[in-house]
Amino acid sequence: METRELHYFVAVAEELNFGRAARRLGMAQPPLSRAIAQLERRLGTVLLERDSRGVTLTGAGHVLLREGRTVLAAVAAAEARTRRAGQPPGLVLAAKAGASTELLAALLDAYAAGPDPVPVDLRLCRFGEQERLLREGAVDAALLHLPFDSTVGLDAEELHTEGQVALLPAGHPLAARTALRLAELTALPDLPAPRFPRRDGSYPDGPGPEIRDHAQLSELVALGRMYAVLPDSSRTQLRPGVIAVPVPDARPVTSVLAWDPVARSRPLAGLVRAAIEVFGPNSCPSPVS
Amino acid sequence: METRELHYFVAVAEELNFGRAARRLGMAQPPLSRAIAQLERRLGTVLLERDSRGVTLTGAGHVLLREGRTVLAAVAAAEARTRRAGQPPGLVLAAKAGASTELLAALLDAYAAGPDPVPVDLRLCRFGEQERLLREGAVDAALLHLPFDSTVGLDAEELHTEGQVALLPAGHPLAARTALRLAELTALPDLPAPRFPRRDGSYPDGPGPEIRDHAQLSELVALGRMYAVLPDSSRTQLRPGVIAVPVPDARPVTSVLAWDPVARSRPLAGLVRAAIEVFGPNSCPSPVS
DNA sequence: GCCCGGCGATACCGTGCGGGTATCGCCGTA
DNA sequence: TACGGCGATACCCGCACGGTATCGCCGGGC
Repeated sequence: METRELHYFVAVAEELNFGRAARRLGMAQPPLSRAIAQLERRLGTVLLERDSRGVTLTGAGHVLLREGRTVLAAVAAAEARTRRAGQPPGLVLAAKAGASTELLAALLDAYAAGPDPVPVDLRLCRFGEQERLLREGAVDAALLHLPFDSTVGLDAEELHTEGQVALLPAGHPLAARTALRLAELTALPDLPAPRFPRRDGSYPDGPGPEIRDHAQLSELVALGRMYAVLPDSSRTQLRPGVIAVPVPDARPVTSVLAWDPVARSRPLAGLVRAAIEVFGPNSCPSPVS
Repeated sequence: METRELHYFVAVAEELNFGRAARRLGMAQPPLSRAIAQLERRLGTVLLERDSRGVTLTGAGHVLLREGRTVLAAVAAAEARTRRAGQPPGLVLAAKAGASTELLAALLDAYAAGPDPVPVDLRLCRFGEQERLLREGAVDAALLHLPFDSTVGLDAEELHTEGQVALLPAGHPLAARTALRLAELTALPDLPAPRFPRRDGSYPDGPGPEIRDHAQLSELVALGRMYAVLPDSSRTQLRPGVIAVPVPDARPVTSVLAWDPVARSRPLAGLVRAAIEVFGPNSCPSPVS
């Protein structure tokens, strides 16, 4: 099975329409039909049920769609990692823009002070983007925040766990409180919750605004368009007009340094060592399920 | 990057010789040289350092070798799983031949008694083979034994933990004891330890015989050619001439039902449910590191 | 010192396959 | 009944992949 064939199949399986898939792939429809037919012949399995008004997946087709996506992701990651391994040495670290700034600074300082450090390139991301970059092999490591990000299939080192605070516009009645419960926030009729991107980048439905990054988030809170619940450490960068109120019953947030278990390298090992030195050895080999 | 190119590169990187790699791939050397050169051009990275008497890997080459192997394994698994998904439904379960027989029977009975069971094909394996079959996608699930097998990158459900016994030929001086320490066994001058296959199928060096399966193992013990340390449950199938003596300080062995986290299917979910019902919910999402 | 053998690279050639266009057969619908 | 959209088929072309022959380089043995 060639990756080209997998690309073709995934496109057709996602579009459920040969014509659209062919356009998306930048090719004509007939060779695509032939390629899929040949793939089915080689696998000895029908992948698609065709009828004159479209295509549906068979059981085997569902399996190959799922497996094929992971294979293509692995191929892309292999390419990216190889390409970067050929460049002058240097680590690329992904982090949410505007989050865990002190923690990041401490980590980078410790690494730079360690034995033979290499330059670290910081890649500041929109919400949820770091995890994708890490899985794609575009970065060597990422600063993730549990339980928002997932470390499934990654190795990770716990750095820090903290409670959460609610961010409210300064004038809001609840902004004067010394503590809040989550239920009080979700019950607010005037302030919706922000909508954070899902794993695939899409947004859930709902009344609140779609959030891409930290700057946009605090601006929307200041404008009275929503509330937000964020880790304690975000208090250090509150913009005027936004008040932080502790929310003791919100799930604590753990910052972890995550990396691909397959992608070991000497500089990466140094970064992990620095993380352990600074934040203590709370290694958290992440569950797969 | 096409899987064909990856196959080529892995072959060359493993052989460190274009001619041998070409022979292994069943092709001539010149097109192989060209294909690798083209791969390097496309990746924009030198993968191999050539000189007139062979080839060495660059840093990027090492990375691509590691990543490429995992990609090729994933591709092979995807093919196998898709092919099997196209066959009439049925689960394939891999288990060490002659190990955990009662446990296996209990699991299969419980599954067959559950809601809409499908036929279960039992694939009895040589030592260490189940894990490979599972990772290759040739089976849906496997009965593994920790700490001998590894569940890294797999999902697993703990079924049962037990101590170990030493198997000794009937006439041996230690066979009369009621318990043994590991050190007493390894110190034996007359009986070597068996050599079990490593993860890649090769065998470590040493004096003992190379072990492939359970039958061969107990025969060799009966013949006085070695001792062995096995889980308690192997006592139920002792052949005449073999005595089992508890070894309290041997690491306990845990039998787990393992499956690929990516390969979810309804029948597999049923099997896992049956395992949880029979053996209690000791789910052990396995560490990745 | 020379020659030989083994290495990877290069030159050149044929062909099979991947991709193109044109068209068909089928079906739902206006 | 005619049309439009679907996937399949027919046919053609070009190129990239694989083959053979050969080169340039180097190290070792006689």
